[in-house]
Amino acid sequence: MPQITPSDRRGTLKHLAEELNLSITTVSRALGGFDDVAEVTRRRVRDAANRANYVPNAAGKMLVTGQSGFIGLLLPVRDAHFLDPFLGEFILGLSEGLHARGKDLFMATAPGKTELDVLKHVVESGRADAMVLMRIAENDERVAYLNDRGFPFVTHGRTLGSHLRYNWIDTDGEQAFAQAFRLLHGLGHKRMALLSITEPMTFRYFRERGLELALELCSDTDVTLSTHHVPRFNKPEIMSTINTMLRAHDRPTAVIALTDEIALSVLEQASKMGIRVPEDLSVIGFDNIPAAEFAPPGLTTFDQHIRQSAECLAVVIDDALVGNENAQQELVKPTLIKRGSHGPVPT
Amino acid sequence: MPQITPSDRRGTLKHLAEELNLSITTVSRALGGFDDVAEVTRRRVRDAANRANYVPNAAGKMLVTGQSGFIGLLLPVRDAHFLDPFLGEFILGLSEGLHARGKDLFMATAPGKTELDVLKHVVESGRADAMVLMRIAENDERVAYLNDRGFPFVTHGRTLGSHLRYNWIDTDGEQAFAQAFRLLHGLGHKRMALLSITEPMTFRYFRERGLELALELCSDTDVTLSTHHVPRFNKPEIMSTINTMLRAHDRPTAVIALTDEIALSVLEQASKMGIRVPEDLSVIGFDNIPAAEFAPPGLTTFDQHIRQSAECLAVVIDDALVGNENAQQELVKPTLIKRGSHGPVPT
DNA sequence: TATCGTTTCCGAAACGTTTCGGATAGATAC
DNA sequence: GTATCTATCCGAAACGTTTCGGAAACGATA
Repeated sequence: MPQITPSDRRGTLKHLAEELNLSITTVSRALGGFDDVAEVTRRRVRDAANRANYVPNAAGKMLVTGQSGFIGLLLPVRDAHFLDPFLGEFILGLSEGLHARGKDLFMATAPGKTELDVLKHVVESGRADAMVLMRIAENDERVAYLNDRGFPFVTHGRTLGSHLRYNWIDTDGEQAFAQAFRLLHGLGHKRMALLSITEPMTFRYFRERGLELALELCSDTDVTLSTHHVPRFNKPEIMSTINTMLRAHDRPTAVIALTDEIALSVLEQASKMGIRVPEDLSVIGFDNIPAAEFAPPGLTTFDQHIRQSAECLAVVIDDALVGNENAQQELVKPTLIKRGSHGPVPT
Repeated sequence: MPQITPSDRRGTLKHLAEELNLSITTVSRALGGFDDVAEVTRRRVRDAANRANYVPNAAGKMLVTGQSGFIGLLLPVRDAHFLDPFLGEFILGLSEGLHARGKDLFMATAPGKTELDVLKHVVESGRADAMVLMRIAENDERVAYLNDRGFPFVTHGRTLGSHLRYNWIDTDGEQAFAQAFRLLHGLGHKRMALLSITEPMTFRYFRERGLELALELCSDTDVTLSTHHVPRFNKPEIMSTINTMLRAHDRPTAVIALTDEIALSVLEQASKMGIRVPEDLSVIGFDNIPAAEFAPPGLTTFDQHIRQSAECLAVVIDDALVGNENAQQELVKPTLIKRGSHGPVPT
């Protein structure tokens, strides 16, 4: 009965080699599937490895290969509340997609430090083979840094301007908002409002543009579109903006909100003011958060397929790591979810 | 094997040592803050390190210290949908808490393999210094394994039975459900129903027990409590159970649901059947998911302070890693969120 | 018999860090 | 003058893995 001290690591190549009277090299190559080791030997090694529950030490491997097997996700820290399961879904999809490709996901957070500092630290320490960035701003310093540094990365969202070529995946907000416009216009709406955000996120730009282009494209010159900007995470100010908007004598008959959270605020305010949805006012959001289903009369919105996007990110990362140099850029089409909050223009 | 990153690592102790005409040892100890290095030298080293943007290589450190600096979170994979931001909040809180203590969080997923296999792999590979487990079952093999193996871990939730002593944090569902009972009983309700789940999760046990104990404790013998069990993630079956329950001639005047998702289903079904909430029926849930606020008339429920719990987990882990041997066990009190779905018993 | 190829194995170096056990030199004590 | 102490520095080993460049044994070929 061999004594087993829990302190000393038993399962290393060295131990296996000693037990089998082989060299470390041979054990390593046997397990690695190289063809310069006899079949009989390989079987002996495999059996011993299984018996000993051998798993290669991550640090040793990492040191010599220069690859950690980890992909870092730079977590946003500023907005304290998530009304939506976005982050959870995103992480789950990404993690599973990466795991299927032999990679693991880790969270890089930045409490205290700036995101850029955290990014640099992770990159320089070699803890990640590649990085994933989300919530991309129109002019994002993190993207610029990684691009300069030549470090592999993928973003969910994209920067504005085409001078940087890098891997990104984004939801096609432009197309979605054009579709929203056509839907409302088809129902006879002439006075529309767009509730956008003040933050310089790229998705704001594309969603606004989708609406504006659709407006230009339609020959109807009677249609007017007024755009309001609200700070994304400031509920009181959002409510007050909506309030004044709905109180105007020429208030819009249809409101398109940049996000579901804002759209839900519109529903709330309308309800308070006795404005019926959709009879008096049509509302369309974007994101399809769970609350959109429960808030009466059901919010018409767009689903952006977070999970699939996240898995797609995993594929792009894997591609980049095996040496694909071309920047991959993918636009995911959101799906219109029709619920009760839109209808014909009031007469 | 081709080095993917074109960045040949320049910033190592060796490079710094060469540049400064010092030994690797001295550079290492200067940066490490040891007192056997002259102040002048330390400053020289620090300056050079800053200039070179030096960050210690994770693999090298890991190999020699035996610590990866990573804490692993074993992600559940089976339930495909999260109606709630639980996971996102949890990960965010945990990640920030750990980061503040110099640790990083990584996701261990198990698509294909069993959670236990993933756990073993992570533990044996040395990629994690400690593990975090969630969604603990009454009799959890993962807990048993880690306990046997002597590997540091903390769970969110706990197993049943007290033969294992380990670190856990849990929300006090027992106390909360007792409170829910007293609230409803105080409003005159006599016929109550509990909608529980079929899965053998420990939180089910405690929530049910809280209700039952409160029932025993109250001297009122007129109160009846009927318990129904539904599969947690099977919406159709949940709806059908609720349907028959509400259709009975002696249907309950108050329903307590194990989770908000189930409670929302009750609201939905009641609305379909023309049963008014709270006039004809009181409903109380648990979790305080965002949809609870939006579903009319607003679901009365309990908030379980996910974020704080997660940060508390980080503290416990840190404690365990610095050598605290005593098992730490913490019960977090949920907060009752009163909304519109409960009221006096109908006359 | 000498040469060549194959098959199978192995020694040793390398990755970057930490740390143990000195080593050196100058100052102090006897 | 010798011995002891302190302040400062360094060589070398160790962590566990991968891989380069052989080496040994053996049969086949010339």
